[in-house]
Amino acid sequence: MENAQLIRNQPEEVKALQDTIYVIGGKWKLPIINSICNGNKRFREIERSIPGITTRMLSRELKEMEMNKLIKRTVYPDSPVLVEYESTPYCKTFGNIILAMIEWGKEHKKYIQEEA
Amino acid sequence: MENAQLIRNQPEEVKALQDTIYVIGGKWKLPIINSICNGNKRFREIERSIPGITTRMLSRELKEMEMNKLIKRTVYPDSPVLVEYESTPYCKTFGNIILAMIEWGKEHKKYIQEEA
DNA sequence: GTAGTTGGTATACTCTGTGATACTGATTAC
DNA sequence: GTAATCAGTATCACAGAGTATACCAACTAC
Repeated sequence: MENAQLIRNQPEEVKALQDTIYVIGGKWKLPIINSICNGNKRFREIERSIPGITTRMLSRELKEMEMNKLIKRTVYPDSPVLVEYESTPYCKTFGNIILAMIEWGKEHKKYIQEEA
Repeated sequence: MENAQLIRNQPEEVKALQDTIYVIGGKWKLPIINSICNGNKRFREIERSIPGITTRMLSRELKEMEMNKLIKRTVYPDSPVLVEYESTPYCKTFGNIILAMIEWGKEHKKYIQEEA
């Protein structure tokens, strides 16, 4: 019925793709991961590094990502309380995806500019 | 103020990332692109290849992606009308992202299974 | 004093992405 | 006849993603 020779293990790949989309879907998770991986540690620092995000969304996403072990939150309870976020090794496995997407975004910009 | 030596061109990268998310965001665009790039051409064929998608979502996404020149729609108006979708070269530039995400999804599955 | 920073929470609201279901007209297969 | 396939469209409905805005307590700087 199908051209079996063309087809890789499609169902498995589709599922893997959908799983990934489920974990990093939405507008903010990848930018947050990227920001933290780039060295931003403090809440306001991360916030400032991502244009358009609100404290509420950042707060929510950070919580969710902490639960999913993508990031680690550390509180230093010295006189002015200090909070730091770090990426876990697991989080860093998104590196390739993020790089590929940044690359695509840059190419896309060129493409749009050439068209106009 | 900042450790300039650590930082790449962050603002530009964040924007590129956000642009990409804007274009391929949502639950279905990447699975659809992947399906078409894997050789599926007909509406029902694509539909069957993506578990969980409804005709409505597929229809909407295909339209949007056609407008964005990511895919090409061809109608062969012979006795039973035939419609075929193809990926454009531009669409194929998502290849790396999709592969990276499939890879991540597979690793993620292992990771989950080891934990449990 | 006043203004600003930090790390958030609270409340209210919008909106759109997604889902569920049914249906169409043409055609083919039994 | 009946059922099925093809390529979709039409409605309705909803959760939850995302936005806007204000606010808090503790602290620093001027």
